[in-house]
Amino acid sequence: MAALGPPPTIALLQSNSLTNLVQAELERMILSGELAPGEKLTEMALAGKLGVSRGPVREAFRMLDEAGLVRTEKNRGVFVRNIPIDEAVEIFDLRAVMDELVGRRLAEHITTVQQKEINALVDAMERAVKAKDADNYHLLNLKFHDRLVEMAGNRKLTAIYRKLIKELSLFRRLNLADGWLLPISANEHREIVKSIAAGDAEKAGRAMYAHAMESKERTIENDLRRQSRAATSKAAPDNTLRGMMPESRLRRASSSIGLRAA
Amino acid sequence: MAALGPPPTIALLQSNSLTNLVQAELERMILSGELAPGEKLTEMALAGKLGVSRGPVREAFRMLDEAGLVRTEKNRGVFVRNIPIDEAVEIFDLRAVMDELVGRRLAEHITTVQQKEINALVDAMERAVKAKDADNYHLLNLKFHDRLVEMAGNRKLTAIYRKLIKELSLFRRLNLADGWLLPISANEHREIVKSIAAGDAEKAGRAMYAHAMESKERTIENDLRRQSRAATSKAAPDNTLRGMMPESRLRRASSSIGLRAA
DNA sequence: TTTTTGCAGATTGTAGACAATCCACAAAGT
DNA sequence: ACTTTGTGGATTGTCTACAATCTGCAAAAA
Repeated sequence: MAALGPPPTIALLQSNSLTNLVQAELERMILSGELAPGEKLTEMALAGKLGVSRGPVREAFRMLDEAGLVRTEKNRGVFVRNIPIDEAVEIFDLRAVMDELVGRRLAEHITTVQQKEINALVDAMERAVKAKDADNYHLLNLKFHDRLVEMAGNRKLTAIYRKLIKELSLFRRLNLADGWLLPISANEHREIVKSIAAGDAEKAGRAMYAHAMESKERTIENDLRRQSRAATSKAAPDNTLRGMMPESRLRRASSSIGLRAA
Repeated sequence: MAALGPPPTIALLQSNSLTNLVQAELERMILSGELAPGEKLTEMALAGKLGVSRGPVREAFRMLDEAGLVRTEKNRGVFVRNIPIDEAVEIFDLRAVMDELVGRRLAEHITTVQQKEINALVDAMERAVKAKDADNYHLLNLKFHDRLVEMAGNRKLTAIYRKLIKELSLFRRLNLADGWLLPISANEHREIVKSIAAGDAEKAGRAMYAHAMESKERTIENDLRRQSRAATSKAAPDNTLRGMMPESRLRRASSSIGLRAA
């Protein structure tokens, strides 16, 4: 029996419900920034846009909510989540120990083939730095870390790591990759690869941890700088917050105390 | 303004949709074992049992799926997930580094009040050991680690840690808390508390990590022992697998190749 | 006997309808 | 002016109905 499995088109229909497709599409739109943090997602509008009914859209909402990409307020709607700096910091700390585990495991298990692949990525990143191509560098950097995690061989770790990365991408202030700090990050990558290749688990773990924490520090500094910049130029207020958190909710909440007195 | 917030009953209605209630109830039933791993969850049946329509049940399914507590097969239904030993091991490794982070942070930040609370929990566990009360010990142990994580002050870490614990509880073989290994675990707890109180971040981290890994090793050994036991007594086959993975699926999959030939 | 084929019942996937709630704005009262 | 109170339109929450798919069994074929 040559059980090749069903042909691709059939496999697609077998595994993909509308809910899954909607979920994937919404996730893509959110991660690409097409749907910005704080933006309200209206069931009917999205259902119409995607050509489905509200049911699958609602189910996709529940998945995205559980995944931390949107936030649901009862009777008010679903909003693309906005990750505050506090939470971003927490995620960085968490990612750091996960990366530490990755470093330890890789130093023990990595193959020469894998080493070549990783080295190629680091090379490509250095080329991107020289070319001052921040976008490409950012993509390669994501790929680099994602591959390292994947190679560590812990699927649960990989899944959670990716979830955290997705959430981090909702931390708006991260997007502007101020190009001048790229070379620093690139050097750290060489260090990581070297200690992994040397098979020194503890050293590789520390290198990964340190790298993640540096990344965290850079992000915080970047955020502070950005905040002060925004405070300086009050003349041109930041409009991106529009529709992000309808403060009328607070009004309603406090006024509802009236029910108690009545 | 004494903004006390809305009275409890109103707050309940404000925040709890049927979907949320169904999700919480299903989660409770799953974690309590009322719904066993592998068991099929039928929309209509559950909807009827809970007195709601299928919509909220389906939405709750999507949440539980994303949370890793159930598994969805298109056009076939939703099943309580069964965590295999491989995945349990992965979760243990992940939890170990998270606990390591907890130890480091706590050694830096813990207050005397928190130390008292933790000490009380360890005391209670030792009493449970002396009384050979495995159930209570198990509950206290969960509480102990949960409080430690919570005290570390990283909400994301806490959330993911709890998610992992929930998934681990679906690892069937874990349930039988073979009482004889309790004292060992209890001693390790004292060690952890001591190094945290000493303010030695690295030592506390290592202690937590080691403790988690010991727990992993004990679980693996326990599983091996259980497997060999099951293999010995083939006369009384294990019925708990019934309805867990309808193998007729394989039949259908291979026969679907026929479509290709046709 | 063994395998294949074709229903019949049950279950899931999706759509649409109705009820409950919210929001913005206008009108009335203080 | 400022707060309170209605009211209309829009959106979400929930339910019910219908279509698509699956499972199991029985009848037919080999």
